Amino acid sequence: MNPAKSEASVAPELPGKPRVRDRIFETACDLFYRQGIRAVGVDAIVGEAGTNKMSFYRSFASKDELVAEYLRSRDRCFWQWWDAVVAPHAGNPRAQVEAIFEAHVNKTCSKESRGCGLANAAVEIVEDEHPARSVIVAHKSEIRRRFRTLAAAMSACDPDQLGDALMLLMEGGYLARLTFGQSCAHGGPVTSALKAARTLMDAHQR
Amino acid sequence: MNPAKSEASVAPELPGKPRVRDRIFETACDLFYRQGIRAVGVDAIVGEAGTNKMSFYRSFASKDELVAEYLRSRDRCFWQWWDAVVAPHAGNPRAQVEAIFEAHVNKTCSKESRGCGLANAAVEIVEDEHPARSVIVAHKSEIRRRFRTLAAAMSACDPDQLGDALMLLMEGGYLARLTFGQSCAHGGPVTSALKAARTLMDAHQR
DNA sequence: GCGATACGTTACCGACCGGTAACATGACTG
DNA sequence: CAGTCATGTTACCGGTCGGTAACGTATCGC
Repeated sequence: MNPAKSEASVAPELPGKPRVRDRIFETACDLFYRQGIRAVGVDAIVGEAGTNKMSFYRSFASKDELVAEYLRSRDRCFWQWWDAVVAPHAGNPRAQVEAIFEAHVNKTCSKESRGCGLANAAVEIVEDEHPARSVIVAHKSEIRRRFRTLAAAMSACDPDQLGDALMLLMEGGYLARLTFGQSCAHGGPVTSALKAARTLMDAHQR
Repeated sequence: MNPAKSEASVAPELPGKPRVRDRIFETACDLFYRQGIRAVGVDAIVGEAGTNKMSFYRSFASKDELVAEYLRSRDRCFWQWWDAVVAPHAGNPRAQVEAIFEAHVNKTCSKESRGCGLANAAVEIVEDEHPARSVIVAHKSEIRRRFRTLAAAMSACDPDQLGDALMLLMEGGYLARLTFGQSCAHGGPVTSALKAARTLMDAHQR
């Protein structure tokens, strides 16, 4: 009992960082992504996390603020994924884009995927003053910027045009995943994104 | 007073078709599209329509059923739009696709646009058994089929691939419109869709 | 006048929404 | 031992959710 006890109490992971807040946060992220933001209430979150509402509001100012933090988390996770996919092809922007699209197709067609959490939030959240909105536009603006930068690096004849087209292909895949379920995995429209990206890059590089 | 009275009572427009149901339906369509499905309650609909909840449930079996009918309406409206855009270029599939994308960019960048109501519903609705789901997949399947048919008609080297790519470009524009507001109108990513479609068709036709 | 049809009004249902007050408990630290 | 801090418990707030019951009324065609 003693070792288990010390493991849970003395040093969880970081000093001053207990477990309940993180449990609530991870549960909320999971539910928000799978069921949607509006569809998941605070009661459902704390119930699934095995705690209560008071502990929730001791850790988060409001549900809206939690939503914003959920999206910030997905944003960080996304760029972590992006950088990892791109790293092996440093110095070869064309190969980087191809790797991104290949990984994107695999990820988006996976069983657990529900598209892009930030894009989904953009659909659900209409209020301009919602704290999540700035997170969403910042995320998508950065995607656009990176695709344009990559297009310029591969000396495309019209890099901005190519970059935007690549972005549209990617975003379209997210929606296609949601409309057609996982059937997009085998010959579904999402799988065409990689070839389409190649075709576009070919045309811009000749 | 007499002419106004007769106009409202004798023959509204069609025999047996009163006005309240239509008023509720049009109000609901407007609210659903602008604010989202989950964000709009039955009370808000009947309030905006100037009626009451009982009249609502005398005309519609449930809110879910109304949502399905809202999407069916948007589906019909979409194909009406599509056919009208395509008609002037009968026999020229390439020109038809270009016309579709030009009209799509204009429509999607307009001030009132909130992207595609059916795609938004695909994001909001997670339940498989929801009566709206079948409407959504049928709509998007038909879009896919038409793009593939058009690609085949312009004798593309890989018509299915080209058709799916065109669909992804279109869907991506819907999401981009929601993430970036109306700023997508002037040099935003949505405006690149037409040129990207041209580039893809060029590559598949050489 | 008659019933039928369409619509409005009021009140209500149980469930859930986001959010809060007051209080108890347990563990770790000084 | 005392204090503090994170957590749990219970109860509650006003409001909204989708949906229903009962009843009143106005206008039809017959």
